[in-house]
Amino acid sequence: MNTYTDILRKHDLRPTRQRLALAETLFSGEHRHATAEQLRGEISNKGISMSLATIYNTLNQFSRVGLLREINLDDNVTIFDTNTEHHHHFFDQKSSELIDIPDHEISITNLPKSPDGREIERVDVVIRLT
Amino acid sequence: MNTYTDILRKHDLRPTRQRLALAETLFSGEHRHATAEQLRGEISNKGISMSLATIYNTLNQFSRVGLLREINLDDNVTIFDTNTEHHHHFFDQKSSELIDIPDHEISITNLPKSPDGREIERVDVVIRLT
DNA sequence: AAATTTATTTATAACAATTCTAAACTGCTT
DNA sequence: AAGCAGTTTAGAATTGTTATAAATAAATTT
Repeated sequence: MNTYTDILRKHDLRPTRQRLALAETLFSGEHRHATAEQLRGEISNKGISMSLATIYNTLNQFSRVGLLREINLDDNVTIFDTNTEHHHHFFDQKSSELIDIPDHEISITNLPKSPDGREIERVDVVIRLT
Repeated sequence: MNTYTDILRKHDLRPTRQRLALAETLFSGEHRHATAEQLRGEISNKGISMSLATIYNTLNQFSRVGLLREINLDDNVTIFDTNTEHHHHFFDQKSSELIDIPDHEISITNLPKSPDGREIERVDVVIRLT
């Protein structure tokens, strides 16, 4: 039943009211993209009090343990993505909307050799829409 | 001779000392990537005085007229790229170094259809190095 | 279940990158 | 040279995010 508690415990994070609220907000539906400010609004609407500092702390912790992935695009605002699998994005530059593209829907051929034989961690594709 | 003056005039920008200094700093060598702060340092080293506000103003103007392209990556810092042709990047996450990859060195197959038939402006690939 | 330890949260300050503002200045046109 | 529009400037303001240090809550020990 208490799934989020388990998930948090698994990552050595105490299941506090705040962390549970954020986990519930982020993970109870479909995959989603959100900024710290957006999440603050949603959580506050639920009647739960959670300071912005804690939201940032928690988002960073979630990212660190692999529950979230951070994305930075034009706005110099960090977007947190609940989809941590390797995938790509459409980015609507008008609305700033992000849409996931599963990894297998794009194939890149002719990947150039990385300089100095440095190791490739991953390849990110952003398709910009007008 | 006075090439930068001409380029600026062509874009309805008066060739002021400051704009010429920045143009010269950015465009006299190979293509390059730089932040506002980096450019401030370089220009100040040349003995030219130019306020940070003007550097930002000018970089934004240059971007607007297509002399520069803006890039945002992990650091929430804007990087200005003198290469405005369509191309991609290696990004060394340790050093924050950016390396250009010419467009033709990467081919993407199976580009997914864009949602609602929205128009694709461009496709950006970032290869992240560890 | 109280006491103690340790982790977490909070408000607030600090910080960094960038933009805004209104006054001073410069370059162009006459 | 004078006047005007465009540009630069210092400094304040804004925005997103992180640091601090005290207060609180959760886990552990008794």
